[in-house]
Amino acid sequence: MKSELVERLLPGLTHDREYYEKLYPERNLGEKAIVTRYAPSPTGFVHIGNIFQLYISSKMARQTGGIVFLRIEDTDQERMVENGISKIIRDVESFGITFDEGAISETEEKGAYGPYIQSHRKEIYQTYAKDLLLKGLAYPDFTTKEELEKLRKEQETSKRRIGYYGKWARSRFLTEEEIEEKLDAGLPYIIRLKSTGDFNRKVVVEDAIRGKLEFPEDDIDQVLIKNDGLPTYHFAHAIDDHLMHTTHVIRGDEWVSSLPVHIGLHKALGFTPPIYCHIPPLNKKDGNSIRKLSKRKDPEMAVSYYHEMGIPVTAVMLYLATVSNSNFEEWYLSHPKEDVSHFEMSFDKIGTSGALFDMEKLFNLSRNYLSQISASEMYENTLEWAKKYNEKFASLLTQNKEVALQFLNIEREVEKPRKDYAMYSEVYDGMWYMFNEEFNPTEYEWQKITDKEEIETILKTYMESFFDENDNEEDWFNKVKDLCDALGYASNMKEYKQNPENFKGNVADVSTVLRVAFTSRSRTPNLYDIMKILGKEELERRIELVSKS
RNA sequence: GGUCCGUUGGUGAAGUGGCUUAACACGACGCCCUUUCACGGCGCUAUUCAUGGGUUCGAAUCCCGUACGGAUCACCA
Repeated sequence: MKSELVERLLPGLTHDREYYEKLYPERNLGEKAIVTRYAPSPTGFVHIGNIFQLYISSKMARQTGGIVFLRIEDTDQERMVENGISKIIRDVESFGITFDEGAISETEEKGAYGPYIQSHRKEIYQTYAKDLLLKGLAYPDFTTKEELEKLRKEQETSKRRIGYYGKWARSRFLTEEEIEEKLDAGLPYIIRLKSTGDFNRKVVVEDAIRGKLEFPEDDIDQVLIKNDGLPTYHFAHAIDDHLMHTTHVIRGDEWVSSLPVHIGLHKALGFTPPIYCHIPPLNKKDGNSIRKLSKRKDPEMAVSYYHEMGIPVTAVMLYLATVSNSNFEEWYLSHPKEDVSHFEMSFDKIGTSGALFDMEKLFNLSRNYLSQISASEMYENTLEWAKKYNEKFASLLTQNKEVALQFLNIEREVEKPRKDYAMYSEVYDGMWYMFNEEFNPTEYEWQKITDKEEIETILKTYMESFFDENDNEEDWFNKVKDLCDALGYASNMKEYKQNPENFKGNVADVSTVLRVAFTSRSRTPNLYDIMKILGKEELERRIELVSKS
């Protein structure tokens, strides 16, 4: 097409494509360095699937001495959300993921391959479109949406393949004179690729995760530049990832079917395509069927869900790691002390069929993780969570810091620590009875011994004759046994099992009475430690509360 | 409808022609240990890899068909 016409189609461009090719030279990185990106639309919504993808991306980049950058794909101006970019960055950072380059706020960015916001790259896309126009590899199309719809119906009724291709792509055959006439008439237009693809030929793509993929070539004249002058996703992707020297495009597998389009575009532009890595979706069981996790139906899809529940970020990342690389868990179990970042991830260990998002497994990982951190870390994290989501608990924690720390430390710094909590939101329920001002139970979880008089006898006898604040754990328990002997309960479990009829009950039953009296709960961490923290005065007060109940 | 992908237990999965009457982890269940719970220990949870056929001395692993599930077919990304 002659340049005057092209100039009318895409006016005001000051550079040619060589200018941009030189502006963004090859990156000076190691041979194996992976350069990849996170490229969301600024709808402001990051979900757990995005975090999953990003985890893989940043892991692979960091592991190879490469780069991950954030590119904002805002070519659809209608879907924009206010402060969308900041929201994305905030959510991503809340999972500990950072970028080497790209947008850092609504208006700022860092890195030498920008702009990283697609709407700021309009001229670049148009320059490449112009080049294609000049070479006769693209053309303007004045077809209206209504006409397109009509075409689709026609193809449907005649059972043809649907799409703007071959002889159906009527605007392909417009002469330059006709184009000028339409331009004179002020008709709106878009720019389309003049595809050289042939549906009967095959394109073969080697996906780093899925292996060899084969498709018919794409012969559809894809839209390059939309009516508003901005590029379509496909066109922008080809140019951006070429200019930004992306080596690996890591994205959700809903994109695999556009692979022929992207390959075709790269070919038309004379680019070498990047390596594509399509990751499987995170699924959920819904009744009997399995479907992709949905942000409308599934609360666990939202990033905020994890923060509100107080599921530690580390646990979520651990879970995503186990889902992404099937050999991660084995590695993790055999390297308990090692930094998780030392694990070497590989694309070929990423599964191809979508995994069910397993909350139970996540909780298990989380319980393990929380059992391994120190009491003070646990305290700080819980407090931080409570400040945001449970203010009353936060002030209790602050006012009773020592008690909370001691309580959280029970059976913690030992070889096999307790696994009481999977999330910070569970901590209140596990420790409220340690706060004297909170302890005024309306319900006691009595177990075998429920008779009020018997309970009071046990408690009074214990406090009067056996309790000594200064006892160590062994003496303490021996005295509980003495109490049993004194009241007709078996202090020795074996004897009890042999002749249960000789006793009113056993030492476990008696211990449970003490436990429930002091905490109202039948399940707590080690009773001796709890009593030690509570102190004699408070224990006596609690016995009185039992009498009053 | 076209195109493409996938299918190993309740779940995540290992497995790429013989070492697999299918590893490991989570969950469920049972037993043991035990002052409760937890932890821990032991056991159980797929005679079989969606299904039918074929290749082979031999198949979860290779080939073909079928079923089921998923993705995609926009001037959205």
